[in-house]
Amino acid sequence: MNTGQDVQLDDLDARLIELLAEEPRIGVLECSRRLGVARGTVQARLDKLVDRGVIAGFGPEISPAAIGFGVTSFVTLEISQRHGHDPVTAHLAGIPEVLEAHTITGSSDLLCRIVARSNTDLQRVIDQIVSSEGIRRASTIIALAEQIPYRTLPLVRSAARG
Amino acid sequence: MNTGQDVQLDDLDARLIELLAEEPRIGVLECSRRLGVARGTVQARLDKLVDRGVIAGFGPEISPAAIGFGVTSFVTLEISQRHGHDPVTAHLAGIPEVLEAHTITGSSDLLCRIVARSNTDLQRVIDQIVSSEGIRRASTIIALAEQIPYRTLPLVRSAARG
DNA sequence: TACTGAATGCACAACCTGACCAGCATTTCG
DNA sequence: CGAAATGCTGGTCAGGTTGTGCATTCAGTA
Repeated sequence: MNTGQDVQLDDLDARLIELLAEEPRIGVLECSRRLGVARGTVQARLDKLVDRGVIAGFGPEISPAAIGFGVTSFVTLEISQRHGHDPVTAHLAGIPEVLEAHTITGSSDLLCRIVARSNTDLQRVIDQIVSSEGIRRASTIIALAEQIPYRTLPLVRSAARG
Repeated sequence: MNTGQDVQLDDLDARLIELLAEEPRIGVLECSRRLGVARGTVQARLDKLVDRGVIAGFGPEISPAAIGFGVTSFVTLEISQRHGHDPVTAHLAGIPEVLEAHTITGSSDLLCRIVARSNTDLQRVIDQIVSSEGIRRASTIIALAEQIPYRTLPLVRSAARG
């Protein structure tokens, strides 16, 4: 994958991404028909988007809620400076319910998104998280409802316009 | 899509999801070869997973960083109770840089993930966010590094084992 | 025992993919 | 200005894949 800063999306790129986002199962040929361009063009554009890293992949999007993990929560962690982030990150990586983790600015050091089967189950997961040596303090926030589900299309559109 | 609580994943489901996550471009036929089962079986399982909502889709995953939005930040918002969430959510939905938003427990009301082209650009986005009537206060946290990128495979594996 | 759901193996036509190619317009640059 | 590079078009080709239907087997269950 090219890591260069070739960050220009044009209108066709944006429409292609949109089309794929809306109907992922359609192939290159169908895309070319819908977009009104030659198949080779779609193929070339797609290859380039993947190559530039704009499209990171086409993996299946799993819904944690659908497999029983209906509770989402954000946990901020304070790390004992003595040991650094790495052991804590490794510990977190070993917990399946930790879906992502970022180091952050502010009074805490790490922000992670975790899921659980229920509020009771959430306690179990948090206990597991704080069982790491390096964690001094954890602060839990529960996500009540998803007002805006994760999306990138509007961003793509605005990037293509600019 | 079936919304029932048919949340049982067996080993084959998990291996299928894993396989698709690792090599998304392979087809049903190739999956059946790799998993050592009949093609119809893979097809049926896949259909069921999609139907149950376990697999939400196969859309292209866009990397905001690759299209120039290299700064990620989490913003918590306090909402003026008088107006409620809805106008604020609508306002946020109109800002492309807002990738997701959740209502949350705790002293704030909304947590959203936003991206920007730079720290300077982040200011512009935040200004845009707080320009809404209903927002009383915004608190911004910048994500410095992604320690654990968003993932669901470990969860799938653990769900299948349990 | 009979029924049901699930997996298998097989076959078919229709379709799509990746790989080519020549032609043409636009842009870049010596 | 002319040459080279680039990108899009429209076409061909062989081979693989998909969607579908069907008969069969097997395990669990009423």
